[in-house]
Amino acid sequence: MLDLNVIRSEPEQVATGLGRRGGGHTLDTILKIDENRRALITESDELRNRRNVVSKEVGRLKASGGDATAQMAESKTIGERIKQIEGDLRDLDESLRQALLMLPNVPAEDVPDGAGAEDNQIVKTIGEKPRFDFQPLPHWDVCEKLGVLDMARAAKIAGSGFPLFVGQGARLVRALLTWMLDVQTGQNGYTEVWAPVLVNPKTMTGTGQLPKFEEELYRLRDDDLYLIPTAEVPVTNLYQDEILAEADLPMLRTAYTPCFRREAGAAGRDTRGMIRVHQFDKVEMVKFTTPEASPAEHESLTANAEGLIEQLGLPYRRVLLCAGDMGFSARKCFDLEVYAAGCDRWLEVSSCSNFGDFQARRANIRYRDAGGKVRFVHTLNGSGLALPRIFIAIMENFQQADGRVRVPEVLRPYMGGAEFVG
RNA sequence: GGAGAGGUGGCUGAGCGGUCGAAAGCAACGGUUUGCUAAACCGUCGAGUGGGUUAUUACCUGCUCCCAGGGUUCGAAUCCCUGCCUCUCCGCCA
Repeated sequence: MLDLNVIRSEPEQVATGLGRRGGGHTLDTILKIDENRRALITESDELRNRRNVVSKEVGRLKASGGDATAQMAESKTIGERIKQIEGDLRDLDESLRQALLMLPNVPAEDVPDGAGAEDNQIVKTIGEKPRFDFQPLPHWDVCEKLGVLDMARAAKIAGSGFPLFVGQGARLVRALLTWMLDVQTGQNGYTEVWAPVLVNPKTMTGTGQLPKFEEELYRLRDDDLYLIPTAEVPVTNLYQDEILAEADLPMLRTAYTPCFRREAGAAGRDTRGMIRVHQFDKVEMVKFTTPEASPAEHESLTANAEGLIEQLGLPYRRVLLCAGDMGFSARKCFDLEVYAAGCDRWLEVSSCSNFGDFQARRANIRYRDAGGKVRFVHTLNGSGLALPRIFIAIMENFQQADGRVRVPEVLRPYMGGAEFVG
């Protein structure tokens, strides 16, 4: 959510920033509602003030045995007018809130212009693409031969787009998740949390999934709950409506959760294999920082994710998203893409975002600074890392001529010492 | 799911329908004392929002907020209703 005061005081700058995203956002409605709203507030405040004065007079008169009939009548009349104005004000507040909730974040200044993925900037490319003396297979073939993935049976019990790992495949999933959590907590300073994967609408609104992206979410039929699309949602909202101490910042949290996405707008894309699925596993990093520290924390969070990819020995590149390609809540975002040799594609395995105070305003997460002033925190998050695609990259890049797949060394202790899958 | 109790400021915890944004204590912050630390003493100390002055920093003033939403009343933290959450007991259950 953007700061209404900023929208009011410098609407041109805000409009320009939003314009860089495309999509034609307008502030006119908001500014108009805001003006009406403030006029009504002034009026009702004056009425309330009068009523308070009159009511106190009633108390005084009654205490001294006087006649308060006239004052009681006036107060009652005022009360009725206040009730009318309050009704209007409630409507205005609600429409203002809804309008503000639909506005995306303003891109940071160092985010490049651009309309879509083609305008993103590749910041750096690390590692070499693997060389093969045979034709590398796509992961669906590698996995089928090894019997570690069973999409057909998953489709039978759930539907298309749900991976089912078997045997060494399931073990590799568990190894990756455990190893990543161990690195985040042991080397990178994050505190692990194990969170609910069903959350309420307020929580979904706090991080920006609602109200605009409801069709992307799975919702329960009989309860007012949604399945989370990412651990960002429960973990960021852990501190909604709280005032944190500056001494506790930055707060670093990491969590493994399954993630659930309807992929409503992506039907027909990436249908083969498990590049795009409805349920997947991910370790997420979340940070709460001061505004001053957030750019540096964004960099180190991204470096944390990169470190994991490097330790796995996978080639990857860092991409700075342009204004038109960024997610709704982000003000700056790096995507990390791993190269997968079998399908010869760069796969997004991490999205590291700085949200500024956008989510903090929605979720009302604040901190008290050294001077005692209450301010909104900055929130950040990034995957560290997202599973099916990392699994894919391992299967495709480390496949051998004999069909087996070499296990990255860091994972071997988690795989019972196995050097190969298969 | 059934029965009961309760939800007040960063925390603990008072609070007769008007004089309560709210006692007290703790914590925090500033100061005095002190070689340093501790202790003691003094002071400050919730948030949001409208308006005004000044406009970096702040100050003055109105209004709102004692879980949330309704209601009663001239007037609600205080009374009534509904919901949510927490705790205790019972039932069921991984």
